[in-house]
Amino acid sequence: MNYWLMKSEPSAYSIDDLKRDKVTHWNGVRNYQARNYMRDGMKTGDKVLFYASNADPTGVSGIAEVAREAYPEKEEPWVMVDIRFVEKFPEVVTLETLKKTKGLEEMVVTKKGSRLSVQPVAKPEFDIVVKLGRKK
DNA sequence: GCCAACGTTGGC
DNA sequence: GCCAACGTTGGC
Repeated sequence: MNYWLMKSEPSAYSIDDLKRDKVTHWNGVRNYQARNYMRDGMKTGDKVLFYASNADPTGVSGIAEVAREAYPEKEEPWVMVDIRFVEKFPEVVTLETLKKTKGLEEMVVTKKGSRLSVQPVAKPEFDIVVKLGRKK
């Protein structure tokens, strides 16, 4: 079981959209590193932190899971996966919180200039973020 | 909306 | 293969 973080701008697709749709095609990734993680790393059932970028506030808004492993987009050489809604956090775990939480120092998303829209997350990091997200 | 940090493209 | 120009991402 692997853990991931995937970014989406809420104006384009939010956790509420995913909650409504239950499952969605995660298409439009146009970065090779991100594509490689989807193509080579993601397995059905892997858990995903759903991250709202360019938002107010920006941060992790919930959890999803991989419903279908990578398959080709119409446009070569890109691929997409299917993502299923798992839960929405009562409150967004903000980027600010992630940055100051012990144990998350190595998370890719907290590093300056990190634009990777699909990134791996270590299990301990995943667990810390989920705990923060479920806390009222 | 600004702009710094990245990634990609294309001329040479 | 270098690197300037350009396009995009994403925090603020």
